[in-house]
Amino acid sequence: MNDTKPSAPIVAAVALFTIRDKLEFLRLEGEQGRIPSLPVEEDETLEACARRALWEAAGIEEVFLEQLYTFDGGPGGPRVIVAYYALAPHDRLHIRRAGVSWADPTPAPIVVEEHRVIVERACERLAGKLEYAPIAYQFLADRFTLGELQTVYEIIGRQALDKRNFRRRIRASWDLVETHDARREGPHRPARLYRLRDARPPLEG
Amino acid sequence: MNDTKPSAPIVAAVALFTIRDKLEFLRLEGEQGRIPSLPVEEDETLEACARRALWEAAGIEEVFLEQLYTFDGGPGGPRVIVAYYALAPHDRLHIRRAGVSWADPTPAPIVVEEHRVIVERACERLAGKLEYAPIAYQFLADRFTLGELQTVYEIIGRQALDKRNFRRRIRASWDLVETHDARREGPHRPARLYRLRDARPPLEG
DNA sequence: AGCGTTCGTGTATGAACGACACCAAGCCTT
DNA sequence: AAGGCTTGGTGTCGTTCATACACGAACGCT
Repeated sequence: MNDTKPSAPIVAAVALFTIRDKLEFLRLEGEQGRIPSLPVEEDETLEACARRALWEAAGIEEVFLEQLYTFDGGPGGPRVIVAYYALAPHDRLHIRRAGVSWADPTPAPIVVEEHRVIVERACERLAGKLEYAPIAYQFLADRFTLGELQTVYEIIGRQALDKRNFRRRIRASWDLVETHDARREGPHRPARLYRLRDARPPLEG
Repeated sequence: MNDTKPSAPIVAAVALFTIRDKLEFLRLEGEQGRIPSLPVEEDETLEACARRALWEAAGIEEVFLEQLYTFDGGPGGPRVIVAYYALAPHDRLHIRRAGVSWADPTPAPIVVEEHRVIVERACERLAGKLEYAPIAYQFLADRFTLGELQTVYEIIGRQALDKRNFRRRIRASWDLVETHDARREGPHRPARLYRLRDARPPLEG
């Protein structure tokens, strides 16, 4: 499940992020803390291995996954670590294993050093790609309100945004379609639901 | 020199670019065409291996090097290919081996399929990072004229630029220092030489 | 009926961007 | 020496984009 045995030449590691209220990542409990990682099998792709790591560690499937960077393994570790990051809405994640939990990635994620750099780098990447890749939408359901979307932007970008400016900007740079129903939840006016049309696949890398 | 023997588990491959007049990359001649690549040795880092590949293929040292992406090797190939791209001014490259030459990366670089995607992806990455990372300066000497700089931007960005707007923009987004001498070359007014001050290292990845 | 909460909308000001033309400095030719 | 050719170097104006900012609407709760 978390086999970084010295002899494994290539391992894939995945930092899985979700938003519950803050940004959180999936952490394997233990005295040091790790993120899911597995040696790459003989006949599987790197991405398949990364997905398998998530599956075996937490029983999680169907997430957005993108390669992050490839690190030297260091002495006593694997030869190389191919790091991925994964994103998913929190309510679509059903953790089916024991020994995993959500943790705060900032300021210093509580995992072993070689995994810490992965988590930190993934956070930077998220913030960097937020404006030009459909990062934020990966944290939301298929249909979402503009309020939810703004919250995601604020959490990843680490700054509060003006509501009216946000909406103008977002409508200018993404192709959002306004559905005909709304979501009512709470003692206030219901919010219109939107969908992202042209989910141009983020050119990975 | 170009050992992608089936048994090698991890190889590093490097697409080296330079600008002579157009953008060009270093190609190993042969019936199919390849870029420099080598199996990673037991006790060397990925980056060291990438540099060694350039050295052994062409006797080239001291280039800007950045990781690009890690690919599955495919059947009959290595297990994974860790791809890098390298940049250098053309006049600082002294090719000391036979069987290598410069080739045009567009529209379809003449190399084997698995290396073609590396070259293409590197070109996209260059254009993408041009505005916010000191990519262009890697093609120039320590001191350069604004005309040279503009030419580099035009070649990588694949579009002509207005001279005055370019200068305004560049001076606003980079910290250029104006040296006191100029370069005269040709039947026209000499050009002032500049230097890039704050070469903030591009946060790799 | 009134309160509390989030939803939803437009305007006015300053900043950045794009289009655009001319003189300067050097070399070469006649 | 004069004129022509080539690249270097500079400023303005109009448009677009970003920022700051306030109030009524719709709903649930009491």
